[in-house]
Amino acid sequence: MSTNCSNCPLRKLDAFTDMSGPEIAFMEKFKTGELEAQPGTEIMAQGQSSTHLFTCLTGMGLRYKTLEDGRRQVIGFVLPGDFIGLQAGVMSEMEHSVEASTSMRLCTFNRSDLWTLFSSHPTRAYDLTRIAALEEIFLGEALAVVGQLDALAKVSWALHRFYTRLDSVNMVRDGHARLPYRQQDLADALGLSLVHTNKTLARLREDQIATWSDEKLTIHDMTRLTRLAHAESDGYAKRPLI
Amino acid sequence: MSTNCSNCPLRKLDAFTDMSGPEIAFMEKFKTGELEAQPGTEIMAQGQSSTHLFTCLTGMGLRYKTLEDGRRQVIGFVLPGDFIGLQAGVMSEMEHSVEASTSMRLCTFNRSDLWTLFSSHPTRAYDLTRIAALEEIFLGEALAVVGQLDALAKVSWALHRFYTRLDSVNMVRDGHARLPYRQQDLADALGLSLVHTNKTLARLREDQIATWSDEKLTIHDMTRLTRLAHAESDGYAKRPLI
DNA sequence: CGATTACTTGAGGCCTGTCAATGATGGTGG
DNA sequence: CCACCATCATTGACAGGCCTCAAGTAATCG
Repeated sequence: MSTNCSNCPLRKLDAFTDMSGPEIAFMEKFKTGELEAQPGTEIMAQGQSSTHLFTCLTGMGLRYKTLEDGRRQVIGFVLPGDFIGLQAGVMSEMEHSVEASTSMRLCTFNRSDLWTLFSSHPTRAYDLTRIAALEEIFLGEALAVVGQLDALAKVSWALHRFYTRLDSVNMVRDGHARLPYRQQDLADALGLSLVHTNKTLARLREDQIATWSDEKLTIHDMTRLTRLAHAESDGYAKRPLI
Repeated sequence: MSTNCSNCPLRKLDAFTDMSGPEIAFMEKFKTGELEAQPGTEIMAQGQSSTHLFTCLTGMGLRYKTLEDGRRQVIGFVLPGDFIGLQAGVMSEMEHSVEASTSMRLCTFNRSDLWTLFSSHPTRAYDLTRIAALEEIFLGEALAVVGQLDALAKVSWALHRFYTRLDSVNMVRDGHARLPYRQQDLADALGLSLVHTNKTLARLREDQIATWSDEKLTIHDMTRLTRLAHAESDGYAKRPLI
C-alpha cells in the first residue's frame, strides 16, 4: 500500500509548512514510488552518486562519515520528514552514508527530475534550499556542541534534541519516545568514547533527569535537562517537506 | 572604484564554474553595490535578520557562533568567492556571526531580490543550492575532524585546508600564503585551547612540516602534512560563484 | 611609557580514552 | 533444548592528552 502526497500523513503535522494545491500536484508526479529499507541497510553510500533521492516517511536512520582508519563520525539522525540525498542531487556524490536503524519507509524521487523542480517550481526549489540551510544550521550547532561542551552537556543536548524533534513529528506518547539507536551511535555523534557515553547516561539516569534504556527515552526533568544542554531557546519553526 | 560582474576577477579563476552571458547580465542587476569592511567589523550578527547578502571579493573573515557562557565556536573561514548570508536569505535569521579579519571588499545584494533569482533564473537558484550543499559537506568534514581526531591531526587538517583553499583562489605565492588569523581563531575552530594549539603549531614547525607565523603560512613538507591531516584526496572540484 | 594584544613556555591536574572483564539478550545449529 | 556465538550495555582501574593557571616576551598604540 502506497501513500500519495495529497493525503500524506506528515504534511498535516504542525512541524511542516503548508503546501499549495499545485505544489502537491507536482509532488505527486515528482514522487516515483516507495521503498522499504530493512534495519542495517545502507540507503546511500559515501563516495557514490545515486540516481534516487528520498524522503523518510516512517522509521529512523543515521548519517555518518567513515574515516580511513575505521573511525566513524555520526553526522545526524534521520527522522520522518527528513530529506535524504541533497548532496547526491546537486553534487557529484555523497560525502556521507545513510543507514537504516529501524525498518524505514521512504518516498523515492528521480535525481534526473530535480532539474524540472528548479525550472518549473521555484517555490519548491526555494524550499529545497531552505532545507539545505536548515541542515547547515544544525551542523553548525552540532559543531559548537562537539567542539566546546563537556560530556554531560553533550549528552544532555543530544537527548534534548531527540525529544524535541520526535515531539515535533508526533512521536512522543506519555512522555516516552522510541529511540532505536545504540549507545555507540550517540558516542560517535558526540565525539565521545562508548564507555564515557555510557557513564554519562548513567549519571543522567541516577540524577533523575532523563532515562534512555531499551530503546525508550524518558525525560524526567526537562528544566534541568534544558539547562544542562545549553539548549537554544528557539522552538524550531516550521520547516519545508519535500 | 567598483567592479562589475562581467570583468569580475574571481569568475575567471579555475576554481569557479563558468557563467553564461545571460547569467552574468542578471548578476549585474542583482548586485546592488560594494561594501568595504574594516578589520574587526561584524558583517552579520547571530540572531538577526539582514536585508543584505554578500559575496566576498577580497580580504578574509570568519564565521562563528557565540555560546551563552561566552565561549565561541568558529564555524568556518571566509575567503574570496565565498557567499555570505544564505541563512539570512532563506531563513528568518542568522545562526552565526560573520566578522572581518582583514579589510574586506564585499559585493552586496538585496535579500528581497532573492526571490526573483529563484523564479526567473533557475540555473542561479541551482547554483545557490549547490553552495548550500558545499557548506554542508564542509561542516560535516569539520565535525568529523573535531569529533574524532587528536590535536596534531586537527591542526594539520586546518593548515592543509587553508593552503588548498588559498591556492584555489590564486593566493599562494612561492609556497607562502597570507593567513591573517589569530591562533585563538584556529583554537576556537578546532575545539582546542589556545595553549595546546600553540604547542601543536610549534611541533609542526620544529618537525619541518609547516610554519605559520607573522600571518604567513609556509608548507615545508606537503606529503607529511597531508598524511597527518587525514586529508580526503579529492582535489575539490569547481564550485559556483554568486 | 604604560596599556593592550598576541604569542610562548612551564607546571600540575582533571576529564576522558583505553583496556579489561562481566552480564544480559537473542539468534543459531546440533 | 541447550551449548555456542555475537552484539550490546555496564562497571572498574589506570593512563594520558588536553585544559587551566600562571608568568614572561615582544610588538603595537595612544
